[in-house]
Amino acid sequence: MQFETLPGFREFYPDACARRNHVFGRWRQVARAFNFLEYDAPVLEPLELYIEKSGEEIVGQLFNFEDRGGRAVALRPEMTPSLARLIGAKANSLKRPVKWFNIGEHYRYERPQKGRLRAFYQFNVDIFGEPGPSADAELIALLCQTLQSFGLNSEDFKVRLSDRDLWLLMLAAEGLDASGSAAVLGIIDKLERTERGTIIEKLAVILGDAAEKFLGRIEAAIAIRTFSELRSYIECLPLEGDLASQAQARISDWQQLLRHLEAAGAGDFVQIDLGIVRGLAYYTGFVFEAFEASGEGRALAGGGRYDALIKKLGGPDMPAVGFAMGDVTLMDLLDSRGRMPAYVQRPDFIVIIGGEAERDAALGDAAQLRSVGYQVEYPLKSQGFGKQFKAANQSGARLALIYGEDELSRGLVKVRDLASGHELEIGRDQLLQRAPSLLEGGFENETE
RNA sequence: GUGGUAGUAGCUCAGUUGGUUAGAGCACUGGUUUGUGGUACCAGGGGUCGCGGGUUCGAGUCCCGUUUACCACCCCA
Repeated sequence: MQFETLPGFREFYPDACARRNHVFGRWRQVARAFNFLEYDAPVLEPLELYIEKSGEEIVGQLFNFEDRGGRAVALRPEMTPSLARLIGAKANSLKRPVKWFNIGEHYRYERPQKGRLRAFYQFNVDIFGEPGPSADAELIALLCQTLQSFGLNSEDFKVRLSDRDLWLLMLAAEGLDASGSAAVLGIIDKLERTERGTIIEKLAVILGDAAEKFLGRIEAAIAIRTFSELRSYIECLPLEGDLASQAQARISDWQQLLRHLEAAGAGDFVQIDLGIVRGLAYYTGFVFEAFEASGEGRALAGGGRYDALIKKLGGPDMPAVGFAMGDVTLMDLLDSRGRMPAYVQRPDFIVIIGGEAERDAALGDAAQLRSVGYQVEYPLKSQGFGKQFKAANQSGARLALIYGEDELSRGLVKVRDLASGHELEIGRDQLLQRAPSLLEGGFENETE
């Protein structure tokens, strides 16, 4: 019986594992640089957790089953509900702001295609307890720095920045109520990939004859790229009373956010683009998505503010903002930009053993080097010198340690720099002490 | 869930109008070789030609189904 990997799942042979760990390493490094703390949560959760957040429809997209105890469970398709539970349970004792991150595998039962698999890794970064735009700025800056840490620059990616609060004000100014606004946001979300005629038909259901003119005003808003355009657009909205003061406050939030981003060095990457609203209704304020600079392909990362979600999932009132970055789209981009380093995993030392008589001495020295952290390889079976030297060269090791009858009889080991071919004999008892300088390549001058 | 394209060795591929026992390069293993260089020489292992059915004297090749992958749609937390 020949077994195959399940659709949409990947195997990580050592090369692929090294690539994956490179990505994880950068994610973790940047998150720590911003002083986010790493947490983790179960991979398997009650199905109800996801239904509560996303509705019954989500079940069709999950790996779910009943466990032996009759519980309906699902592999996690995202981290946010678990995180909301963790936060909710300890909200009152956590020092704010709470800045946490996670790197973990997630599972979605969807048709695999470019940039999307059924099992994938996500970098989740969230801030809780800070309602102001400085938290949004912190996260977006972290997002930009993460992508930069892979060697990507403003030619490679952009972060498109939008604001659902602002949309709600704009739609209120159009006279729409909450449900009408939600429906229109759903349409805006799909604007780029829908034909104009279809859009107008859909809008007409909500707005009747005014649909086409209304679409024109939406398009004008989406075309906004600068803060001054945005400010005058907001100031011209026909709003009164409370709504008008909300609009004023929003202008000042935008101003703060953009100033912080500029100051944090993320200014070159951020693009005002109200065309982003993000599919899910739980986002409440600023939302953003990172894309390859041409706008092609799937989003590299996406996130935004979700101030109401913790409470909805049973926690206290707790403002929140977060984003997630997937490994699949990211690695595709890094590959296409030649930014995925070809990691060669190679030992520091490779031991060459003349014969069985010399093996014990060689293994003893190898064990010492290993115990202090050097990467040391030796042949598990007896082989001729010729084969061993060939293997040593192919291994990519820095240095070969040669244990022959002659050397051992004099208490020595021969060290060979496999790159240069230089050789040197040293006392076995000096090996540990001299290992650092030998690896530094500082022994050409000592060559005999 | 819908559609398009594809599937021959671990990898990249060849395989004639349907005709003997399905090939090459790379990789792998062993040897030449118990003292030295990546690309030397020799040998070897490895395939139910994705899977199932059909047509045929005969199928890697033609037909049908199915599965997987890639790509697009739906969806995208």
